[in-house]
Amino acid sequence: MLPCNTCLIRSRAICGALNGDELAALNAIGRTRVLKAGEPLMWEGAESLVVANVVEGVLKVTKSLDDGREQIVGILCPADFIGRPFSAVSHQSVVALSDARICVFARGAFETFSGSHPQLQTKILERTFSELDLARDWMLLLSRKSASERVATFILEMSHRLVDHGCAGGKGPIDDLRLPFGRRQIADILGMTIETVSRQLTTLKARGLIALP
Amino acid sequence: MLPCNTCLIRSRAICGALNGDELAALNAIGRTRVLKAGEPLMWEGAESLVVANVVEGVLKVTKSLDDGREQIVGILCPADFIGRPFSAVSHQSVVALSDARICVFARGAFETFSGSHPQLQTKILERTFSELDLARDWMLLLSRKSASERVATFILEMSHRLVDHGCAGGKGPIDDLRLPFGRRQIADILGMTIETVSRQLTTLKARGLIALP
DNA sequence: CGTACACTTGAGACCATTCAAACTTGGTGG
DNA sequence: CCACCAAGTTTGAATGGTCTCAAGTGTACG
Repeated sequence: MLPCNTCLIRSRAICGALNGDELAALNAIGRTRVLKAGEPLMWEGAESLVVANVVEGVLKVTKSLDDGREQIVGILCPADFIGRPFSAVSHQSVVALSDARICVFARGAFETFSGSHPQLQTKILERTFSELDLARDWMLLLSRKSASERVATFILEMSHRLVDHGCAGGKGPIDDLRLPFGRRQIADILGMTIETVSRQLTTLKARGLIALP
Repeated sequence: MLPCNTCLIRSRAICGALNGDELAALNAIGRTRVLKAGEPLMWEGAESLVVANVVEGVLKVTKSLDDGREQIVGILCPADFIGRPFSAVSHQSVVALSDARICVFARGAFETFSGSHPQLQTKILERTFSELDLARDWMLLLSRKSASERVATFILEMSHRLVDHGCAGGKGPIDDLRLPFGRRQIADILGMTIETVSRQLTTLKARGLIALP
């Protein structure tokens, strides 16, 4: 039996565009892979060999400067699409933040498959447009918002993204939000230092707006 | 005769994926429009009515905060694609920086057309991935680079983009680069103030690395 | 009990911003 | 031709927010 039949994120992922037969064909060129928290999947500058779907867990997409300065340019949740079709090299690294499970496909085989399945292409296109919107929202945050605005935006944004996708333990979006990020990751997402993140969180706590463990 | 037949950017634009008949069909649902420098094409938050191709000129894509802080999140050159299919509202504004000429299509009609022309979808997908890469590169700049690094990156990047596309008057990429940006725009692209941009350019001039008019 | 690691807190330095003024530039009309 | 103005740009001094560096606190785990 096709593993896709029991896949919880199928309807939201790009696979949702495919019928039973097509799904079987796609499945034939892919395989499941499990990642431990911290484990890398692709490296910035390395050959772009695979694309994938996130089934479970959270991953980060990062870009770095030669001297080590790093920025998280994307967060991948279940049902999100990983990778860069039509490009020989990957321009970013992808690393698991929590334990994760993904469906990987060889890039070449996937490109061929998607080339003959327009509905799939359309789904990928929609997703890519959404990612672009997210990236541009983030550009505005990175360039123009103050430290406190960044942290506030971060908390709001993450409670939407993660709670919706069920990858942030906790019952209500406001009552208890458990994120798979340490201070280092938050800092890399918001373009600040861990000290500044910590200070802002402390300030929010002091003002009674949030509680910390 | 189809205007497309004499279009200089056809091969690089998404239209390059279409043959003569298809081109005629696409042309039937579109029309040419001329924009003066400074003239807006779409507004952030307004209904997303049209998509378009840039034929000539340079446009900016911007996002703003309620209090007026603004960030340029994209620069559109000839052959670039404008607009956001599959979304009822536009999440950004588009304004002409120089006099420009574009091919506009009603969004709905264009979506229908592209839905039945997979090669066109593929072209749009490739373009959107490229835009995403650019946006993410810029995120790294906005979050981690210093003022002087930003200005240097800007000059290099623009000499690639604009000279290649022939929209920056001047003969050589290094000898004479005429950009359609004032200090205000540069500041909005780099996430800085006009004063800082000016100071950095003055410093570069003092070090003999660039000359200014 | 002690070490390791992540997080918090503090003091000082620095870079970019802010506010203000002087300086170009191009266009207009006397 | 020159005076004048508006808009854009450059320059200066002071301010302030974030970073840097350093020490402290807490918590998990052997």
